[in-house]
This record gives sequence, C-alpha cells and structure tokens, in this order.
Amino acid sequence: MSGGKALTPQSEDFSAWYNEVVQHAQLASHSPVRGCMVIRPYGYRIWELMQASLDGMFKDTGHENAYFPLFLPKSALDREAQHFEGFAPETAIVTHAGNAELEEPLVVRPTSEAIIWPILADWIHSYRDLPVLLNQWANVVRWEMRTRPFLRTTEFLWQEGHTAHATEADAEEETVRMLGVYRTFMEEWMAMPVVTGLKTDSERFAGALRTYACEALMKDNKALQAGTSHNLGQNFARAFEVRYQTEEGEHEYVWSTSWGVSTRLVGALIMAHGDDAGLVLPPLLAPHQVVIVPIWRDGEQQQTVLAAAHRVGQTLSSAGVRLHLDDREGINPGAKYYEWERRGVPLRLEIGPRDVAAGVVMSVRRSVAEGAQRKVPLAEADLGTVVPVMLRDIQEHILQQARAHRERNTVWGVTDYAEFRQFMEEGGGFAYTGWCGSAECEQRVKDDTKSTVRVIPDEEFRSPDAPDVCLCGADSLCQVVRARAY
RNA sequence: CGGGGAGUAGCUCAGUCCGGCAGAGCACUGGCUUUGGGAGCCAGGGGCCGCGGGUUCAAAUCCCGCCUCCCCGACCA
Repeated sequence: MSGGKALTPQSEDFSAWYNEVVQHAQLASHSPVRGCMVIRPYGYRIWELMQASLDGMFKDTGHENAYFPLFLPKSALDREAQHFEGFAPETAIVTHAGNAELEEPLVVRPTSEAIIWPILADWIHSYRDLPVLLNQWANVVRWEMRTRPFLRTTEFLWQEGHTAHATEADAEEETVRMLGVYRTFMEEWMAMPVVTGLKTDSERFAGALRTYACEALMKDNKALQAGTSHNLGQNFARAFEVRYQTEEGEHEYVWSTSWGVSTRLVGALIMAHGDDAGLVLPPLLAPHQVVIVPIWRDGEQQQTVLAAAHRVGQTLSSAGVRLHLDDREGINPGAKYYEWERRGVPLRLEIGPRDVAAGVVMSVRRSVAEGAQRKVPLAEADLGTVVPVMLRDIQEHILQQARAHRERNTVWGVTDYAEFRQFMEEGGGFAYTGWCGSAECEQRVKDDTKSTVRVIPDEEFRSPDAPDVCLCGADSLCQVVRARAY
C-alpha cells in the first residue's frame, strides 16, 4: 500500500491533487516512455466496468464489434486531405523492421478511419449491405505535446464506432443517437452531467462535416470534452471510394459516422467527483461498491467478527453487490478507513464485537448530502435489501452533487465582455454567451481569456437568458457555452 | 516543441555548493504487544544515486549529451 497521509487540497493545487489521487488510489503509474502510463488493476477495473456498460449499449443499438489492425500504410492517411492535416503532426511512424528500412512507412493509428474505410469499400456493394454498424475497442497513439495521466496520454484505450448509411438523414440520426448514448452513460453510470451540442468549425474532427460533443464541468471549473460523435458526411466515402448501388441501380457514396470515448473518462470521473480525501466513485463504476472492515481485539473476537463478515459478504454477493473484505491483520481499522476513502469506495461496513452482539453493522457513506447522517447502523438481517438501496441513493446523490456544482458555476447570459473576462478569471465555469459565428472572434476571445467555445448547445441545454449579441458586440448567430477546458 | 523546476530505497526527501564508506522518515519482512478514525517496541531486508560518456587516485557530488516527471505556453480525446 502506498504510504502518505493527506493529499494536497484541491483548492491549493488542483493538478497536484489530481496526480496524487491517480498515484495513491493506485489507478495508474508512469512508464519509461514519455506520456505513456501503466493502468493498474484498480484503474483498469473501472475502465472494464465502463466498457461493459457501453458495450451493452452499443449492442442494444445494433452495433457489432470487430477489430482492425494497429498499422496503416502512410499513404492511406493522405487520402482525406483534412484528415491528414489534422492528424499528421501527431502520428507515430514505423520506418524500420529490425535493421531493414520499410519500403513504405507504417503509421500507428491515431484513429482508424483510414484503416477501416478501404476495407469497407470491399464490403459494401448494395443498399442491402447498409447500414454497416461497427465498433472496435482498441488502443491508439497520438503524439501530443503535453500529456497527463488518463486525460491525455500518448497511447490511450478507447472505442471507436464507425458506421455507413444510405442517406444523409440516416447518418445524422446515427450521429445524434450515439451522442445520446454517451450522454446516458455519463449521467446514469458516471453520475456526471453533461451539456451536449455542436462543435464550432475550429474544434471539428478532421474530415468531419459536423462534430457533436458531451462537455462536462470538472471540480476546478474547467470543462472536459468527454465524448464526441461525428457526422462524416460523404467525405471519407469519396476519399476511399466507398459506393453502393441503390435500389434504382445508381451508384452513390455512403454517408458515414464515427464516435468515440476513451480512458479519458476515468480522468473525468476523478475530477468530476473527487474531494480532498481522494477519489469518489459512483457505485455503478466502483470496483468495490462496499468494503467490509472487521474490528477485533483478540483471537476469539476475530473469529466471531470474521464469521459475521463472511455472512454479510454472502448476503451482499447474492444481492449482486461487488464487495471486498479487508481482513488484513496488523493494520488498524482507522488506517483502512483512510485508505478506502482515498480510493473512493462508496460504502464501508464496519463490523466489530459490539455490532455482532447487537445484530447490526455500522455503515459509513463516502459522501452524503449536507446534514445527512454519514454513519448509520444497519440491522444485519436487512442488509440484502438495504445496501442496494443505499448504493442507488449514493449514485443519485453524486449526480445531484455534480449537477449542483455545475449550476453554481454557470452563468446563463453574459453580454458584457469585461464581465465575461472577470467570470473566467475568478474561478470560471460555463458561460452562456452569444456568438457572431466568426472564427476570428472565437480565436480572439480564446487568446485573451483562455476560454473556448465548448459547444453550440442542443435545444435542451439552451439558456433562456442567452444574449442576442456576441461578446464582440456584433449580432449573435447562435448561443454558445464557453469555458476554459482541458 | 519553447521557458522554468526536478530525478538518490516502494513513497517523501536530506546529502551535491566545497569529490573521499549510501542516509532519514514512512512503507516492507519477522517477533511480541495492539486493533471502534492514520498503533508501539525490538530485530531485519531493500540502492545501476534516471541513462550514457568524460575529468579524477577517487564521482550521487564536477563537465558534456540524452531520457523521464512536474509547472507555464503553443498542439489535442
């Protein structure tokens, strides 16, 4: 177990806090290669739980998993001009195998469009072959300048959906549907509220027609792009000659989409819910939903207490609860409390001689609503029904807490530029403003305030108070959500 | 990739200026006593001092090159 006492408080240095949580909660550690991390079992388990949930949702919406190769010929990337321009600066290129120089260098995929579309061109011939609804779980490499564990690593794990459709409307429907799947996952599983909407041209995926995104607000009031869904139009179909024959016998390019979320979501989870005591995990994604800490003074008590702990464990397992019994000897209960709190376990059950005698266990929640009891004794006989209810309640509470944080740090209509600037300087958060639609204006605000347009919000997320003028004073084309971002 | 800081035991660091046996606390192992919010005593184990080269009788320490991490910028999931 890692030593150390208190973490750096979030208010003192948020990124130091973040790095310490990653280390001390045993989520990840560094590797010898720049920007590459080792995902440790506890962190990987969170990712596995995310994968399991998302994978089910993808399958429920008709997608199938496949796997495409890690390498693509360098020439393939060049096929779509914008795509190439977008990714060329950050690709890793293999030029040698052993001592021999390769005839054509290979690119390690930064994303798989350029690998998948040449293949799909062979698979798709007729309107009867459409839609193609694929997903793959894979690793990709992007040689970013500045890396941070989970948030931006040189190699990262993700899923990438790739679909082909007969019509523009079908592709758009798919793009929006998958954005909705992401939103549902983020809110229901990660307990992380998001704003969804359209990206501006400057933040659009290289080669896409339109990029939609889920934007979440972290505890330090910076925004994190948590997932993206792209309507690729016919751009990739044209670049890779993916055509199908219509019912009428015409040859048409397919309409395609791609969408992805990555291990960045683990970073999002840390920053959306964590506090000065460490990680706070939503029960649905917690490797251990419950940790049982037995307490004893002598061998006899140890036997009694452990027997009770195993009994409780049986009950909870049968009730579908993921639990861990911390029966390590020679470590005081208090030390175990600190450790599991730092690692974000939603619910702790303490079982001591007094509890066994009384037929109860002491439950302690990792996070509770203000004014609510953190420690509550529970009758052992009721655990099978009460604990699952508590876990659902904790899940809901964490979501509400994150929602409240976002509401507290959102301004719904800013017209005055000085006011906007002050908001971004004094803590920041989401600011709804108008936007004239000009890229120059967007860039100027970015240079000046470090804040960017996160999204042009979807209808549901629009502000009734959004101004009809841009920050530059010109007429507003649409309302936008601005924030400083990761 | 530019500017700044750092790398010595698993972790946090002292030692580097001024070259001369590799250190502390925590963690780890064993024993005894403990155990309801970070236990105590005793005994132990653990080091390519980031890597490579150079200077020197002698390098953690001085010189050169590189790698990695952290912070600030430009680039991005």
